[in-house]
Amino acid sequence: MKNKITKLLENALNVSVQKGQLPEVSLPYMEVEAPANPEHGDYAANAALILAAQAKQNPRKIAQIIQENLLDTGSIIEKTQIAGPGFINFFIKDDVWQQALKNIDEQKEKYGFINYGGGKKVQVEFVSANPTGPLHIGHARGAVVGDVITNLLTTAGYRISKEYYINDAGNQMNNLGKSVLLRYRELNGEKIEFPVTCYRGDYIKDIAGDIIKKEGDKYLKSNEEETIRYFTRVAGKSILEEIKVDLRDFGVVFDEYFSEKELYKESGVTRLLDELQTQGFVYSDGETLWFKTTDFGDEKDRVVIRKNGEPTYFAADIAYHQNKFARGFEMIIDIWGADHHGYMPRMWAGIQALGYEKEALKIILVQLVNLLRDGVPAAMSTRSGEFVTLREVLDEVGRDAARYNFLMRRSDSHLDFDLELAKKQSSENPVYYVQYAHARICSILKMAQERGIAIPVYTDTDLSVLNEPEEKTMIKMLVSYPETINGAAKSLEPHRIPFYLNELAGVFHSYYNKNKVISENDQLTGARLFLIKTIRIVLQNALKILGVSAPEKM
RNA sequence: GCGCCUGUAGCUCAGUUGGAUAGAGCAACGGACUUCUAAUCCGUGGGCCGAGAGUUCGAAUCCCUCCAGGCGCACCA
Repeated sequence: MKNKITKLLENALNVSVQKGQLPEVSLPYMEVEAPANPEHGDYAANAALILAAQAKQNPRKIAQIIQENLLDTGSIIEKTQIAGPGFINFFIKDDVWQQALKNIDEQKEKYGFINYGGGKKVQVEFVSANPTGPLHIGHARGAVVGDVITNLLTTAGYRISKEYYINDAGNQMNNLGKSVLLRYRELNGEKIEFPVTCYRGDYIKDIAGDIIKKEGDKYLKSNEEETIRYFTRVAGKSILEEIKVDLRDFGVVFDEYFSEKELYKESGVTRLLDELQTQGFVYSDGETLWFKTTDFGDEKDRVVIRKNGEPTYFAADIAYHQNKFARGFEMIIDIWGADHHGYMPRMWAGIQALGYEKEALKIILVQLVNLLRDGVPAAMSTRSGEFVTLREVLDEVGRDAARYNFLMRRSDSHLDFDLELAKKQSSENPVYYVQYAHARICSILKMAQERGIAIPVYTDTDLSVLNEPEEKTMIKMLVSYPETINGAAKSLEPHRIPFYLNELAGVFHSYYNKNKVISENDQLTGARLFLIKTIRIVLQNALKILGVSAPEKM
């Protein structure tokens, strides 16, 4: 609908210029939006205001010229008016709205799918926690944001692949193996000192216990280095499996798991460094190898090969991103914890050195979750083993409520997650507000069926009887749903969907309390049943993007 | 010290990329179940949009300077 208005305006503008009523102007982009005040029409355009400076004319006069040259080819406009400093307000004909409702009913679960992405191949990498411990609540936020962004982009017409980068190389993993060995010795009766660098969670003991059950105490006497390597492998695998299960139960399923270790095995890192060398982006100071990230705006150069001859994490990460592009993705989205923000310039430097545009890599920062218990900050540390796991949140708060909680806020805003509060408020959580609206609609439709009232189809429903203000508001909201998808996808801001849903549910609840859907008036009943059917379609489609269920009964 | 993020109602946050009179939820107070589900609705109060200057027809939104909080500033990941 918005697009149609924009087209009309563009045409009118061209005509005005051709007629010589307006000087040659370039229009940056005009805005067509639904004004807050219904007196200002269904849509309002600020074109004349933007043009005023360029055309050096009174904005109201420009608006008048545009208005005179509007050619309503599709016959959708009831009337237009010029208001305020020079807004052009559009009033849409009723039957156009009715036609739009029919369209929703026909498209059903396809409604809201748009072609904004044009089938572009996009990869989204998220969570990517190293498998040294179970996922905790901090990872949960990134997981949901990533998952919903992929759903959103799929709806907006992109071809998406979801990927988890497994940081299974490096010191942290070595510490994991060491930690298991220490617990292994302890369980075999040795007295041990636990260093601060090691992981203390109970899951380490469980893994050590499993090894004893299967293989006994034979590793007490074997070569320590080899044992640590073996224990690292066993523990990493077991923890990763657990992570996958937790994620699946949280509604997050990846298309690919990409191992850092594999990257080394197939010498992807070496190849990358060679390539950078040939391009002249690296230099040696005799002991270490540096990458000239400052050539691309980073504040200092970065080490890629350490004094001890091993590549840095950064080196592997560039190789990984090169690999992503090599797989044919046109756009790459990384979702990181906000504490990694200082890492952005060097990552962009990396891909630019490889010849890719900076814009091809989008990085979304998700602020860390500040975990509270009854208002008191709770310590969060994988190493010390003091943390609230994703599993606990799932069990205590529930999947729908937990997901919705994370999705309601902009990803880059700080978030306090109070466990006790989340549990206590669970019945007043906004997610239930939306789900309840859905359940109510289902209940009405069921009632209609029980009373033998046919669920209406468009052809024999006269929608012109829908004249309540809430009815008009809801119809407009339903029609604007694809625009919400578009905006959220364009800006990569999933929180817009819950806000849209809350508003739609709000109008519906208010409407429900004022009006009966099923009444003596057959014609009105039919029209209203049709309307709530389309509301249900939009609620279902939007909740599906969020990965939140749409219950029929509550 | 340098960089990034945040500052909007008592609390938690939106604000359609510069638009018309700044919104919602919680909390407080007062009302609504003989009804298609009261996990709902209706009403009331609540604001120097952190502060100051600037840009223009128009600023919560953009520029600059401060203030406060968070996070970074590794040959860790």
